[in-house]
Amino acid sequence: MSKNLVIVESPAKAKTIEKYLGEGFTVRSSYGHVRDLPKKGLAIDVKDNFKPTYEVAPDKLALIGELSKLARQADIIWLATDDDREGEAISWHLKEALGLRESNIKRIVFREITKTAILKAVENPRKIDLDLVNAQQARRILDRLVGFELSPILWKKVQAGLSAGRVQSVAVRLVVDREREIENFKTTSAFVVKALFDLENNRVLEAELPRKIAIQGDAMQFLEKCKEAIFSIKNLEKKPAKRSPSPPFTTSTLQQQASVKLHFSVSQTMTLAQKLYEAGHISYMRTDSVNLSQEAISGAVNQITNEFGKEYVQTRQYKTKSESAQEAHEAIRPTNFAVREAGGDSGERRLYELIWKRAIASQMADAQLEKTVATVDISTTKEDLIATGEVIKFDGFLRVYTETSIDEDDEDVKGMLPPLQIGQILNLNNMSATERFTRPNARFTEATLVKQLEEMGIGRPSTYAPTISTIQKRGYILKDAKDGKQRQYQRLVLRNKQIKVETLTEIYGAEKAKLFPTNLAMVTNDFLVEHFGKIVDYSFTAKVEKEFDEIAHGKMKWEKMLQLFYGDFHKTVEDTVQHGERANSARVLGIDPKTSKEVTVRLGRYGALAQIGVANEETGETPQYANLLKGQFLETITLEEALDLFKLPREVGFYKEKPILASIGRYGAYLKYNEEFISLGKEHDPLLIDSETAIKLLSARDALGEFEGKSMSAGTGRFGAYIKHDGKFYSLPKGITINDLTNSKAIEIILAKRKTEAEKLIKEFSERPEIKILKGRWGAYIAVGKDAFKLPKEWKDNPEDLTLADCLKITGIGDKKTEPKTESKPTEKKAPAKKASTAKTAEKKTPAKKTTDKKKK
DNA sequence: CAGTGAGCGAGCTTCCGCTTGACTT
Repeated sequence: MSKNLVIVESPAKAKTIEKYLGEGFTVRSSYGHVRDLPKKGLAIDVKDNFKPTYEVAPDKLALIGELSKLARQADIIWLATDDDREGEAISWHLKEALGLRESNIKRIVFREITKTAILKAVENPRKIDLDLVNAQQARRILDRLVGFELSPILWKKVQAGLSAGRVQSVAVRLVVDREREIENFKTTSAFVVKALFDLENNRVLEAELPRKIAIQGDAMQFLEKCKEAIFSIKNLEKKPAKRSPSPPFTTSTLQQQASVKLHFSVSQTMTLAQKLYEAGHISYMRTDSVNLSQEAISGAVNQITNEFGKEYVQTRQYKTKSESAQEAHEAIRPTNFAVREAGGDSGERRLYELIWKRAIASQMADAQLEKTVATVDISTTKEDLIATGEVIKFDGFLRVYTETSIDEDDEDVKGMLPPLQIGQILNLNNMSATERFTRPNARFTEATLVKQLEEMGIGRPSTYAPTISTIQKRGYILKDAKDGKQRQYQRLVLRNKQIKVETLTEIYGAEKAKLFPTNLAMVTNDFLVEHFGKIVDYSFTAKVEKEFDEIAHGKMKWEKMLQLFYGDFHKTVEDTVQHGERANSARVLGIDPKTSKEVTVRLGRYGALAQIGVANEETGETPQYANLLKGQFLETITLEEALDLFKLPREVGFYKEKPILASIGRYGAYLKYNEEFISLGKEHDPLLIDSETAIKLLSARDALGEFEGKSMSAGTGRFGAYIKHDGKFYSLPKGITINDLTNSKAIEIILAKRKTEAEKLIKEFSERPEIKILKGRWGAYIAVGKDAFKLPKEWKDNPEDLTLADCLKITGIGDKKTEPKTESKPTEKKAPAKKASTAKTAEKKTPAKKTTDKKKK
């Protein structure tokens, strides 16, 4: 029998494929790229036709050693890396790094991990496509040149340690541009007219004027006209409509829906998906394809038929809309549609459910709707009111999945209209004209930024999450919340033939988990736009991608492409280094009336600052500094706002003969008393808070007294009100404020939290009955079957704080160990059988602390 | 967590795209 070595990119894939190929085939994984440009230095000889110097990364040396040993023993080496540009390059690098001969390598590709696809691939081997490899090299080299020539300019002209690149700089630019768009947005308002009619049996009909009225006077006039009007149903129209499901998930749509439905960050989503993938529950999670394999589709059909019935089946083949998609994989889907629940923890389980629903829905019938439009005649005007309703006649895919819009403009859900007849006279309850305001585009969330990047063809499924982290890590972007502001609006109400004008207030513009640019981002972005407009242009990637495609199709030489790009680019780099001014962020705001000195703002080493006066060696004068607050921008801060910053820290008053200071730190406003910090939360302004309120806050803390020999304190932190005891934080339950706290109430809260935490642990541990925490002569240890594992120092005396995750880490038994030969089904069966033993484990777990206490006695 | 903000001027920082790592007692 001949010996075959197959190399794929991912170890999880290797396992599955080995099963399909059977004897004579050894399947190994390259774990992604095996060779690359070295981490440090340019490693590109620009003068010698951009000749790159590649190296095997230090942590890949052992792998390459093992693979070449296996390659020597094999007759044929099958290079089965992904069917895209990067995959082709990985095959080529493998060939080079392993020193393989052309004669015994075969390049095979498949876009789905199914037995048929793999076997078919093996029957149709080809050679490595060097044009495609060259396209990848051009991509790699261009990115290195851009990144490693631009970043050092930023170190010189803006700030050390910064970075720039084809992808990240555009991501930052999007956020900066959006912020300015919001800042410059001119809000306008108009009046929306709605009428509410009373019908029989306590039913109501709501109808709306199809146009908005710009001016309040006109709105008033309209209502005046309606005072004496007779309202009647002029027309009724019923129209069938349908709604179709979305395609199954790609990486970016998964990130978007997990963000809006489950509130996961993009990196959280990817970590959880990775776990599901490694456990064999879902197909590959880094993909830009919406395609499903035939086998997957028939799996879905079976499941839909069994669970919902034949009439719910409607298979579809989706096509990608994105030009940049390379579609080397399937869409994200469950590996087995019959498995309704999967995943180790609640996050994984919820993500799996989402993936299952979306994939299954994609093969389900359209929902059939009936839309009703009722036209309401107003006898005194030529205009009509419109009432619309919607009834679901057949739910179809809506039975399992409804897409949530990731934009905030949540359209109101339409219900059914009450029974109506043409000519029916309606009885007006009231008609209102309410002032509504236009809104600027919302700030990006992580997920909407990914969506935007994908639409522009910038970045790849494997880089969306890392890019989002990079721009935050570099200090360009902050993920933050913003409080809403209050504003007043007018409302005219016609009721009982009388019109009343009301002035109401609303909160608007509150945001959560949104991306805000920092001052650093604005300064850096403006610098890049000024000097390297072409590179940070939104269409730059699309432009170079076209050229990479030409290289891939053999229509252009990669060296030529780089030559054309680099000549121009490098000249600009040199020019900027020599003649470009340092990025100057300073702005003069005016004169401080107190000192008559100039007030300026600029970007300092640690962020944006305001400054009064300048350093003067002769007079020995030093300027005063103050940080700008979160959300204050160099380009928009006013003199008054800047001067306010210098009023802090400020002495608010005295408590027990010691001063209370109020100020603002990186994380918000706080009181400082006796070297201790008390967060003020959102309801108190450090500039305004009075002595009485501050003392009240302090004495509320004192009043808590002690518990278990340690004092308790309370405060309001970033995440709400809390009790602090023995270094731990306990958040207050809803409805209880700091002022309600007494000693016994606080103890009650602490005990309640301990109890729920213990219960959580018991639940976790009950799923792994083989893991127990026991007390030995020398302290606690973890027992797994007959094996014992020592605990690190910090746990030895309080093993009750150990979580299951800690145990798995310490013992090294990951989830992998439980499934060596089993498939997904047996694990499900096991669960109920375990229950008998769980109670005991649970008991052992909670009283662990008490056992220690007894022993001590 | 809660402040800092110059300067000796060494030696350092950085890209995008593939993939999963895991030092102890």
